[in-house]
Amino acid sequence: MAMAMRLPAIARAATEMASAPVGLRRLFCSNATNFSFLSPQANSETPARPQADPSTNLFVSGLSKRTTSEGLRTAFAQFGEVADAKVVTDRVSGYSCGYSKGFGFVRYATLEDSAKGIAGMDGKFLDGWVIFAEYARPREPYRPQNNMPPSPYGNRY
DNA sequence: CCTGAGCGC
Repeated sequence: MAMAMRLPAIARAATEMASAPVGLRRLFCSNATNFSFLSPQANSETPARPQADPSTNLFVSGLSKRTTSEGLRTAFAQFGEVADAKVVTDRVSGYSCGYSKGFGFVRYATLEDSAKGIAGMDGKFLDGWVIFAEYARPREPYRPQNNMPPSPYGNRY
């Protein structure tokens, strides 16, 4: 009869997990081999958190949901000339009119100002939340839709 | 949508 399918729940779970996608298995298994705390000699430049190269553009996270682009600009303008500041908003209730996603971008006029902006604002409070300021990675390339005009609103970098 | 790590249209 069907006696072979009488497996313990543990065995069935292990069988299913072995055939799961690797992205899902990483949540349960510990296949990682680069445990820096187990290999003290691997101190040489092993960035688990790759920092972006210095730029005039800053990525600011940890923002309050009530912080606006204007509030972001005002806070960072204490440490340099802010060329542009934008809080990323979700598209619930309209384009760029939704609620904040909790992070944003601040572009300074110069590299010196952006460095002072990080030093002055990283780890500080803004609207009751500890925010984190770091150099932003290059923005994902702008891909115009197939039949859309290339730049109706002007692309900023 | 008021959630809490992250990289924008």
